[in-house]
Amino acid sequence: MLSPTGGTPRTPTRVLVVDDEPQIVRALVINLKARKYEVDAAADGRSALDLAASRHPDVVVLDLGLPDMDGVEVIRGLRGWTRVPILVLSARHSSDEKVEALDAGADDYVTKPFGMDELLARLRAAVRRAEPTGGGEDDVTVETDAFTVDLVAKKVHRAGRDVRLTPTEWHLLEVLVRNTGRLVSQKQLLQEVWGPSYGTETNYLRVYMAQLRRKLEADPSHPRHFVTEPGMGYRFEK
Amino acid sequence: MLSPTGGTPRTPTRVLVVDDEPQIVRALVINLKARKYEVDAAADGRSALDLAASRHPDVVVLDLGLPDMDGVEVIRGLRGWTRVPILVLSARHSSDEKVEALDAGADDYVTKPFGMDELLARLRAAVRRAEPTGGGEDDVTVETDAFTVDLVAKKVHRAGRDVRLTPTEWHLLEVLVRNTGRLVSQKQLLQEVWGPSYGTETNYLRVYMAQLRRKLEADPSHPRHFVTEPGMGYRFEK
DNA sequence: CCGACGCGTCAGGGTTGCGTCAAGGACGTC
DNA sequence: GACGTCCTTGACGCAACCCTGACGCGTCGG
Repeated sequence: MLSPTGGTPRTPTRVLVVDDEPQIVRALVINLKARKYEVDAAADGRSALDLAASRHPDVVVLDLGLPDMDGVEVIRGLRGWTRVPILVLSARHSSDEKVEALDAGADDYVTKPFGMDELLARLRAAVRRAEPTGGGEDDVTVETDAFTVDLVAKKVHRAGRDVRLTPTEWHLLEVLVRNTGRLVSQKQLLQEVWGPSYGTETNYLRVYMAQLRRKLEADPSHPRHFVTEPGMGYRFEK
Repeated sequence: MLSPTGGTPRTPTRVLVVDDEPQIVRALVINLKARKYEVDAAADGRSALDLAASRHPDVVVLDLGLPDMDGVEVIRGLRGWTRVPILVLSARHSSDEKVEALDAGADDYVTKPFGMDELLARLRAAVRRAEPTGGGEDDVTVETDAFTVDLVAKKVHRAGRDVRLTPTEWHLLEVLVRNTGRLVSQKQLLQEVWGPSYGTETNYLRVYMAQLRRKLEADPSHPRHFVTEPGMGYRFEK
C-alpha cells in the first residue's frame, strides 16, 4: 500500500512533525515521505502552533519534551481552534503524563523508543478516523444545465422533479459521472456494471445508454452530456 | 470529574467490554460503572458482534485473544457496518499484531498488563473524538406533513396522538430518519437493525417497512415518505 | 455502388423483487 | 399457567426490471 489513505489517490495527507531531537525528526520525515505523505517539521512549540495554523495539517505528531513550552500547552493551543488528530510522542512512561496529555485533547500516546511500523499504523488509524469530517464533503453533486446528480443520496433531479433510475441505470451513470470529462471504454463500463465476464456485450450499453439519455437529456436523440465516441466508449460531459 | 463525557450530562456513554478472562471483565466493569458508564460484556467474538448490533455501544473495548474467533475478525465484523471506536486490549506486544489490528480498523491498542488510569484516559479520548458524528446532531425532531419524529425522546406523534412503535420498528425508522433524503441500501438497513450477519434477509425489510407505512403514512399503499427504490434500498423523505 | 460494421430504437418475455397476509413461536407479564 | 406482544417465516399475486432479438440508419472501406 503506497498511498497513506489506502483508498483512491486524493490530495496527499499532510503531517506536522514536532520534535526537538533532529535525528527523530529526520527518521520520521524520511519514513513519511517514502509513504507519500507531505511533511512539515517544527522543533519547538511556538513554530509548531504557527505551522499548524498556516499549513492546516491532517495529523500532528507531537513530542512532549519541547524546549520552549510544555507539550500539553501545545495540545491546548491546538485544541482551541482545531480538531486535527494529535499523536503524542514522549519519553515519559508515567501514567499521569499520559492521562494529562490525553485529557488535554491528544488522540494517542506513544512512548519512546517507538517502533516505526507501529507509529505509522497509529498514524493511519488517526487519519482514517478523521476522514469523513475532516476531508470529505458530504454532498458530492454534479450539476449540468439539464439535471443534477447527487452521488451520496443517490438522487437525480431534473426540471424540479426526482428522476427514477433502475439499479443498472444508476450504476452506469455513477461510473460515467465519476469519470466526468474522461472517456470510459465500453469494456470498462461493461465490466464495472455487469461484471468481469461481460466485457463484450456491447448491446447492453446501447440499450441502457439510450434509457439514460431518454430520462436525462433535454433532446435524447441529440445527446449533449452522454457522448458516444464511436468504436471506443462513452463520455460524460457537464 | 464524574461524568465520562466531561461536559453536560447527556445520555450515559455505553461501553461494550469483550474479554474471556472474568477477572479482567470484572475489573473493567466495576471501574466503568463507578464512572457512570453503561456497560455490556461479552466473553467471545460471536456474542460481541451480536451485542454490538443490538445495543449500539458508543465504544468497544476488545481483547484480541478470544476463544471462538480471531480478534481481528471481530474488528472486521464491526467495521463492516459501524464506525464505533474500538480500543484493543492484548497480551501480545509484537509490532505486527498491533499494525494488523490498527489497520483492520481499531482505534487504539493497549498491551496487558495495563494501567487502569491510562486505559480510561484512552477511552475518554476515543469517545470524545467520536462525539460530533455520534451524538452532536442538530435536528432532534423531524417533521413531515403527516407525522413528527423526536429522535431524543424516541417518540412519534401523528394526528395529535402518540404512535406506538415496537423496538424493531423504531430502530428501522431511526436509521432512515438519520439519513433523511439519502438512499439507504437494503444491506445497510439490515445490518444496522438486525446485525452484521443479516445482510441478505430482505423479507424482514418488506414486513417492517409495511408496518411503518401502515402506522405513519396517510395512504400506506401509496407511500410518500418511505420510498422504495427497487433493487437498491429505501429512502425517507420529508 | 454496395456491403460491412457500429450505433440507436423498439417491443416482447422470462425472471426477479416487492407488498401483503397469516400463522407459528419466543418472550415477558400478570 | 394463561395471556398478549413482538419477531420470524412462508406463500402468493403483481409489477418492474433485465435480457434478447429485430430493424433502420449512418459511416466507412472495398
